[in-house]
Amino acid sequence: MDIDLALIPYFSGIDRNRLYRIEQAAHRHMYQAGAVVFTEGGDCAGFQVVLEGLVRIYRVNTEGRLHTLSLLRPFSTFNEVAAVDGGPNPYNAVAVTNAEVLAISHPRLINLMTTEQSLLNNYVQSLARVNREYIERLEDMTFRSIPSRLAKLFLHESTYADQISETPTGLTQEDIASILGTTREVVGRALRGLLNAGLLVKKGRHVYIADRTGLEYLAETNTMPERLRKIITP
Amino acid sequence: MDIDLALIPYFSGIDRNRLYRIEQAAHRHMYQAGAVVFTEGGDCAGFQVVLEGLVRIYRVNTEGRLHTLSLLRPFSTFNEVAAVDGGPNPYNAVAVTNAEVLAISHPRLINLMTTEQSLLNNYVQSLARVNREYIERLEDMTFRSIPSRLAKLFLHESTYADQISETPTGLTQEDIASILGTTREVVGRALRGLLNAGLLVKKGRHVYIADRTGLEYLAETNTMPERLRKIITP
DNA sequence: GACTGTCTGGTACTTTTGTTGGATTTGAAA
DNA sequence: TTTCAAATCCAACAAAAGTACCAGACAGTC
Repeated sequence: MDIDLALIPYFSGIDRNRLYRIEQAAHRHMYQAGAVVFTEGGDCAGFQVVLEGLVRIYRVNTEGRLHTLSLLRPFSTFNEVAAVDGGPNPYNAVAVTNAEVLAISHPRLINLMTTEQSLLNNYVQSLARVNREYIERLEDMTFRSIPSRLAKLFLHESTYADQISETPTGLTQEDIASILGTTREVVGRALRGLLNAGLLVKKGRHVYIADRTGLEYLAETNTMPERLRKIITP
Repeated sequence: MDIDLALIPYFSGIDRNRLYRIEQAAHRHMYQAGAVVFTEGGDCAGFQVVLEGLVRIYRVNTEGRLHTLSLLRPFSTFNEVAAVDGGPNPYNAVAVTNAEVLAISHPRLINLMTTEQSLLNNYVQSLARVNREYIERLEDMTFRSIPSRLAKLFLHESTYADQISETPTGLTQEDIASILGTTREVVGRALRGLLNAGLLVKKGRHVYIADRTGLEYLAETNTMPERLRKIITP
């Protein structure tokens, strides 16, 4: 698969010749569905870019529960932190589907940065963005209830269609649970709650947004809209 | 108060002349105890360094509960993210005690970075470190129980003395609660639990670590050491 | 069409966390 | 010392989340 590195924020504003040099420094890897890309605490795997397929990054706690930090689609980057400081990888990464991933080792990345000012500049900006996202996630985990996090997930995943848009892209309740940092049953309950309250509707196997405003209210305030209070399942 | 900027990781490896230039670009501010340094969502306040006193950075949820992201002592930096991308401040900052704070505006920081390669390099590394910390905090919030987080806080705050070391630096239960992202009463309970289990001891107004190994076990596994299981207060 | 594994729906129960309110302790100020 | 506000202790209760378990639904395969 042929891609244009310039589409990736880290490499924007870099001219063709130099981009070519960067591509030379990178390695491409194919992973079978389920294959491990790298593991938390393992030797620095360098800077990574998803070219094709889906990659899950996650952490595991001592009891074996998963927390999926993100599900990465093509052109998403990951492991930016270890790539730049050379330390151990901060999380696990596995291919969910068959996937192609581009990798630039820590030393090569550092080398490229010293000669390519734009790369360094882009990197600072991108790290800052990632940082903001983590602050946001942190607050979600400390302040938001599960139904509220679920509402936020639906809003985030859905396109901005009219009344009714599509469900989190084929995610199972198990997947959702690991994204929200909880268990399958709890997600099931929360889902039922939102359905009963009329914020979501179910058509066959899929769930759609029925009341965007209501979901937004729930996502922001952590409480059900007044008018629906009574309907919630306990 | 006179300080040596070179002691701050962001400014390490920069020679005297250039450090002087940086100091010229900075402004110093004095804050009374309780004064607001900047607010979440407000216009970018730039790069900040605590020179003297204690600064709290925190976020507030819709119900008014606080989450203290950190309590910063002299030579800690904050707002690195907004400083570099020029966006709104990601959290609130207030002076806990009278404090002196050094600030470099976003445009000036960017300007310094373009001329001073080391500063840019340091910045990338520092952002990466901050990033790792946030990932860690995120996992603490998703996976760890309150007693476990409390144990971790004690271990973190305490010096590595022999048997018994000092308590979180004069923090009230209210303070601890806002650091752990919970309420005062819950902290009180957890504290009582650790005291009853013999992991902590109380001498007068202060609480000391009595059983470092036990605390570490609790902090890591999220469960009380077997031998102490029965003693926990419900 | 039967079998299998995955996913979902739902119930009942436990544990943890959050909430409320009142009784005590404490340290600093008057 | 007295007084006051802040900090703490404690118990009882409410709500949320986690756990266990099992019955169906469904898709794919043999």
